[in-house]
Amino acid sequence: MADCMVFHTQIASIMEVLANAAVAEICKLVDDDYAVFRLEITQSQKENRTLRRKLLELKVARERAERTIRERVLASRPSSVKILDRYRGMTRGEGHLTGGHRSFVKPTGHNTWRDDQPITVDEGSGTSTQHVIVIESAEAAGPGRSSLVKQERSEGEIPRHSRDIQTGVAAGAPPVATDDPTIAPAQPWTRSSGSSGTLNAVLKSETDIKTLTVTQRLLHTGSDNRSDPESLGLGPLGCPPAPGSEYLPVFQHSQRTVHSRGDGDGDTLATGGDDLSCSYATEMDPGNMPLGLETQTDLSRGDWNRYSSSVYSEGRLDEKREGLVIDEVTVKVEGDVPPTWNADSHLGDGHSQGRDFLDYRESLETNLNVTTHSPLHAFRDRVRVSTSMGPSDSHGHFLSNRARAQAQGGGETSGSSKGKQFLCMFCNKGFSCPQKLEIHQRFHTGEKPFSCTQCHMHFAQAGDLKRHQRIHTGEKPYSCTQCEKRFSRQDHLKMHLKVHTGERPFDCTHCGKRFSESSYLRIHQQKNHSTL
DNA sequence: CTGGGGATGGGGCCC
DNA sequence: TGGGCCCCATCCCCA
Repeated sequence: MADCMVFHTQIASIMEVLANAAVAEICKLVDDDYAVFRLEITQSQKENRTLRRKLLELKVARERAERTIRERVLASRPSSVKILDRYRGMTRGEGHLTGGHRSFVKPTGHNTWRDDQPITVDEGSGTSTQHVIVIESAEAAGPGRSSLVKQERSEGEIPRHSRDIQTGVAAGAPPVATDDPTIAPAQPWTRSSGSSGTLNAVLKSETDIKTLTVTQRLLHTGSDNRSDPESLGLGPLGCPPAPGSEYLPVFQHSQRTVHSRGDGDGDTLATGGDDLSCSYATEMDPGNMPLGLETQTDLSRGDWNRYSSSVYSEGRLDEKREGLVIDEVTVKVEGDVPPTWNADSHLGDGHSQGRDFLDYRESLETNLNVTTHSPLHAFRDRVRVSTSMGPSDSHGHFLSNRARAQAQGGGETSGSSKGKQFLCMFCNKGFSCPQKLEIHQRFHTGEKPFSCTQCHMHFAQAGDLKRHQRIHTGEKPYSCTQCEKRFSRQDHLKMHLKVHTGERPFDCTHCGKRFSESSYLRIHQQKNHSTL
């Protein structure tokens, strides 16, 4: 018995020793792996920094090359383009620009930029001077005309042309195109609005065009994700990003800045400041959305216009500048697909919608007089024509009276009442909350994030989808008390009740005939009194 | 047979 | 979210 106890004790001690040895071994392995991992991370960060430096060098070299090309082309440049170089008034406290090249449209109504102010922004290794060049054609140079603003930036040096502009140009000054070698000829970079009749010269460098192309491609491929109200990057307020493709990354960067837990040390993994995927993974997580709430006090307090201004002109941008395009991709790809999302069908429909939207955006870029001369009609017609096959498309009745009035500027007066601080950037109609604005703007953008799972229909509003799904379910909750007829919609029941009541409230003013529906009256008048 | 009108059903949009 | 209105398309009836 005693031998047995001793034996057990020895076994226990041996087991303990073995266990300790195993634990020590495991700990050693973990420590080793951790050290290796840390080493790899450090190396990766170093490589990352090296690549960024190379990228910056390439950018600078590219700008220099562009500048050289412009100077050469400018020598033979026609003098019909009026150039106004305006410096964007932005102090350091207002923010920093992000990205190597970014072009965007600044609505004329948001022109709060100041002239004669060079912008020097500290960006870590060096300084960069940003300047804004407003190119207007001579025909479109009048007040209130739209103009496309190109923002240029060169890093690591103050460009020569910047100094030139600084000394020679003020707002509204006469054309100085011939003096400025940096201004490219209007021809290669000009897009004019074909439909609006307003000739707006648009200056875009090749880099800008590439940026725009990438962004447009992202809108094409990612517009569906973008249209998802949850993954739109709407933020906790549901406030939509500016539908302008070029502005999206700006807004997102702004958000990302806030979500960064660190102080902006982009190379530190722990801060997440420069770790785009980490940052966006957090950002796109609905559970973490309240983080954004803290950060969007501007939006919660102000209206869309103010927000837009902050994006367009105040430059509330991220300091981090590398990997902008990657950033966009990250956002759009990682967005959660909504439950009702029908990816394949959206790839078709949403794509065309995105195209229409882009067309519209392009039109908007070159004709910003949307308030008084909205291209909405054309846009809406394109959308409807693309989806509707009815012969009545030729009638031009796509817009309801209300919508038509809003599209033609009525929305400004009817909608932007007191308390409606969120203004539609397309028709200037005001809304009391960003969610309503978001829904409304789908009318302009053609976004239809709500998809029917049983057919390929898409809807801009959840209620429309729900109403539509009664077609599939056969649900008819509204029954006529007179004839037991059942309807899926209450308004149809209401219409049906006129059969029993004989109510015909719509009279033809020409022949006195009465109709139960306004549309009957309208059709009647079209058929019988069309010459009147 | 044809065209006008009624009835119904569906989508768009706003409140 | 639901109600309500508008518009349109389609089918049917009837003169």
